[in-house]
Amino acid sequence: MRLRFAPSPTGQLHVGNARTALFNWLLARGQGGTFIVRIEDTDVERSTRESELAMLDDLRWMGLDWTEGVDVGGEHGPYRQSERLHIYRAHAIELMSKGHAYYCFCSAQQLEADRQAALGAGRPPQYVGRCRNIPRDESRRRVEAGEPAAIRFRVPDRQGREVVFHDLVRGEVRFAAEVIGDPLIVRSGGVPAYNFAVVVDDALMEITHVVRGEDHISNTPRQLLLYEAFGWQPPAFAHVSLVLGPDHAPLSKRHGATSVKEFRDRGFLPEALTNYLALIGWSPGEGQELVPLEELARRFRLEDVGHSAGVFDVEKLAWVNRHYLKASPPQRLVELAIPYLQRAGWVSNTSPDVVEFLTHVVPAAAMSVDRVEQVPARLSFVFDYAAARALDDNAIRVEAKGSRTVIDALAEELRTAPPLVDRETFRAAASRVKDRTGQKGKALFHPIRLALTGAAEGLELDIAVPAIERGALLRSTGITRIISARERAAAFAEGVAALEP
RNA sequence: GUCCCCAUCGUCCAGAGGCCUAGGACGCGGCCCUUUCAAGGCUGAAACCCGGGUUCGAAUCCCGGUGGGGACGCCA
Repeated sequence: MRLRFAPSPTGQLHVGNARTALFNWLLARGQGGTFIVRIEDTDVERSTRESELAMLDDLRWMGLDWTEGVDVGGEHGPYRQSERLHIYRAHAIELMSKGHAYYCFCSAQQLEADRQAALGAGRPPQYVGRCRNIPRDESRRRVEAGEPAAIRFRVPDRQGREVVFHDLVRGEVRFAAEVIGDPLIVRSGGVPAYNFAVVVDDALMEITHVVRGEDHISNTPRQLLLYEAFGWQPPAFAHVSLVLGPDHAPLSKRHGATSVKEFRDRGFLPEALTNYLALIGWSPGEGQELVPLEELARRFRLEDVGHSAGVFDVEKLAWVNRHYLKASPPQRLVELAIPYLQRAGWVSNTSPDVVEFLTHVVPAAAMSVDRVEQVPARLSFVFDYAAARALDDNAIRVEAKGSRTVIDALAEELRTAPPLVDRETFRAAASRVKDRTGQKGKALFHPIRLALTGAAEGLELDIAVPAIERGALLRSTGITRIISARERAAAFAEGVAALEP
């Protein structure tokens, strides 16, 4: 079993295409087949090497791998269409000589006019066949005289003929040959057109299963006819439904993130994205949804893929992501969070003591966010505390009954207490504040939270306060100076005292 | 316009003629847990597009309609 993913390097890898790639990979992986990556860069204007590299990078990030393809080579190479031009040329000549193809001299303007006329008359806008019956020697003469010419495939037996194929996900699909206009196979510049290049490549690369988006379903009969003209055995086809946005329109920029890169940058985990993508149009069965990649591969079957388009649901992706975040070891979470903390300006190097410190705080924050990108916001209380701002933001809350006494007692207590570097020390200090003030529960902890973290909400104080204290003790210069609990309490109490009673 | 594909809760999926008073998940509401937010646990509301057949019996099969999507390119 040989499968391929063949993107056009004209931008970022779209999640819809990523899902197609994933399905191909899952099938190859699960069935012991070969997964091949080919680059379809015959659109010279839009294709870039940068995009190609980015797509390959995204595929690898997702955890997909291939042993044959554009950057790893293989015996069916080259795997970049722009490097296979001689192959297409030879095959175009073969079709011409067999009478399956002909030169077309129609100009772009002429074709456009034909199209408009057909549409206006309520006819399908297919090629009218103007050059179909130009005698061979005449067209040769015109080509030799330098007239620009494209090459078209001559659709055989157009009247009454049906092209039928068995789609592995949809079942039998049939098209009347007469709805197929003679497709262009080589452009006037000598560059092959999509429908031609894929057929030549899939055949020569011995692809056995073509799994691609539903948007290609109506290309299939044209391609089948091409296989027939060459005398080649066609591969099996499977057309998977498309991924839509919430409004049922194809997922696009206006819906938000659409590329793998964007989800990656926002702090989604690769295993979460692949797991979620596999859930659109398919189910691992037994009511299970959180299934890792290798297990997905074991269970994946084309016959089980749904027929209807699926709406991309970022909320559900986030839920899957939370699951994998919770399953990630602390060290990985730290590694993932560092770039975001650096961007926030709080971490400038990753010396061992910085990493050690982060290992104590990042995982706790990561347990209650959707994405790694949100970790810094969840940790801002550590790095970005200012008593004045804390007061401004919470002036009303400070006025709750008993708050001032707690805040004063806290400042007083911390003046002499040792740094609250662990949960027990913090609890002991809180307990003494409780004794001093007689406040307990919410009335006790809420003011403490305000004074020490500057916010009314956040991580458990048991974790937050030791994080602050450990950070304050840190001598490393790789991290923003962290203000100690003692300093916070003192400054906050001072600020409160200055308020009108 | 023509052709093709599709149609179960808001969304994703289960359901392959009786097991369906239609099941699970996300999201949403409520409750619980709790020193806060989140997380977590429990719980509730929420769907077989419409109309004809076939059948003792249809979410499941057939036909039509409607709706959505795709294609008809010297884009892929």
